[in-house]
Amino acid sequence: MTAIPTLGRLPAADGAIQSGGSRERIERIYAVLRKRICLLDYAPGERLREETLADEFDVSRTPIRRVLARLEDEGLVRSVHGVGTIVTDIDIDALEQVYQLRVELAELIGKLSPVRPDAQKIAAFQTLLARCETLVATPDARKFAEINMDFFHLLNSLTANEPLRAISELLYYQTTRIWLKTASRLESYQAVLNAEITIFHREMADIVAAVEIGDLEVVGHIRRAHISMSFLRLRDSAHADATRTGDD
Amino acid sequence: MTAIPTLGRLPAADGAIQSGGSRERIERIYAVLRKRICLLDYAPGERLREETLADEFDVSRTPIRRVLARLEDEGLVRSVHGVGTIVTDIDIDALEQVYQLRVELAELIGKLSPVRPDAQKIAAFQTLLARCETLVATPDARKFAEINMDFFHLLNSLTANEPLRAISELLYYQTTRIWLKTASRLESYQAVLNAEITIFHREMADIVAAVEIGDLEVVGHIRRAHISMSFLRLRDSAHADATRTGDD
DNA sequence: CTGCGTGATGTTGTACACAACAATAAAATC
DNA sequence: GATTTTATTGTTGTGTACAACATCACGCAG
Repeated sequence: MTAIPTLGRLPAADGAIQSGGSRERIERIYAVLRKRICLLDYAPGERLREETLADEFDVSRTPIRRVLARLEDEGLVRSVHGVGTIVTDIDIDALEQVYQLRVELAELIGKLSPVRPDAQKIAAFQTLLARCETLVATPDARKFAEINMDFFHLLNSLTANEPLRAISELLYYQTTRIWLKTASRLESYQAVLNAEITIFHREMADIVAAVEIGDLEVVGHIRRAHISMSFLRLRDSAHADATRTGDD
Repeated sequence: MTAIPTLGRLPAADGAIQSGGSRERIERIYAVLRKRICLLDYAPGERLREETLADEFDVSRTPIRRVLARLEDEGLVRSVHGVGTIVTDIDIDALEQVYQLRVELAELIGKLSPVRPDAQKIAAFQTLLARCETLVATPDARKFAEINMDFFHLLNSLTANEPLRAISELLYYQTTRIWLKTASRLESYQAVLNAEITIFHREMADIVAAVEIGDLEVVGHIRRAHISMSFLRLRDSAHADATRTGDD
């Protein structure tokens, strides 16, 4: 079903997840599952069995259900009695509203309680930019998604407004899967991937430059523009592909 | 502890909550508990026993825990192992960031997918305005909070952007308790209540007028201004009161 | 009288058995 | 042979017993 090459074994599961209190454990399981969903390790429509997950993480169904309940409240899965817990399917049109909101929030990060980036943070941006440059050399969809995710978290840390951070994160995780899913269906998959990585690299360079001089408002403006354009490109290519293959 | 006069029996519990599927039942319990928290039926710091709630709603602890988990994720309660589920305490300073965000989102409701109000919706606004006028005549803190809540939901229905609605609601329920809590501690409780109701009535009249001519951008601007000013008034009176009684 | 340890009590977290429900396949009936 | 009915299997939702943990009271030594 998925054109994304995934490996048989999923990363970071029952290894060193035991330590810490019960809250930390649940938080870690939550983070792992959310990441898997967003990187399409779990494809939209896939059924997640609670007991399978319980076995993998070496707990009972109870804490797993706690995690799945949160993922359901956040719109990433949907549990159906007697059937299973299904990873929600998504399409670009349904996510348009989320994108519109993300565009606005991106600008707010530079306005509401911006934190002046210190040397360490700037270094983190530069490191990420370097990773992105190796990505341009050897394009890979999954690596692209991962760098994109790290980049988001780094940007999100530029505001001290906690609720804004939380909400931006929520919306990010609702939308980020759509790129991998849509792109993987395209005929011109490799070409689109290369083009998108190039554009992303340019955006990142621009933003890192703005971060270096400490102008977070500019960062907000750049991000706003890029999120908006990224959505439009995605929608266009998705619709073009849909009409080519015979609509719906 | 609370200066708000509450009655012995809490409304809307085990009566007609049985009907519907399991999801609807959980949703209803959630709504009831959330409302109780926001109207200070459960005061900040109060301990909610899972088994007590389970008895009241005539279910086991399991679905109650499902609801409490969501309330915890939304920041209204916090479960502590071996202690209890405690209604989160709040103070005006901690909520400043939430208010800043709400101010921005209020404006977005008029911008993102605004829905032209039909006759029925306008009528709902006018009905609410009438309720507010009776409130001016006979001030009552709890009724004020309830009308405020209804007003919020009505305003929130003016955008078709679902994620924006959900997030606005989330932030609203995080902040709305602070007014009742702060006001109830004030020396000049009655005077502040009367003044606040008068201001609220004026805001409502302005907004209803803007709704009637269908200008949702203006609605957004008015709300933005009022949320902002309301917060400032609250913070000032809270701090003035704190210094008067000896800081802390 | 104070400080510390220890047991009793109460509450949430976990695990597990079972009920409710959905889907599929098999079988019976027309 | 097609269709309806029924049985079987698989999954989530619920209830409940028990474990883990925190708190408080009580006793006891200093």
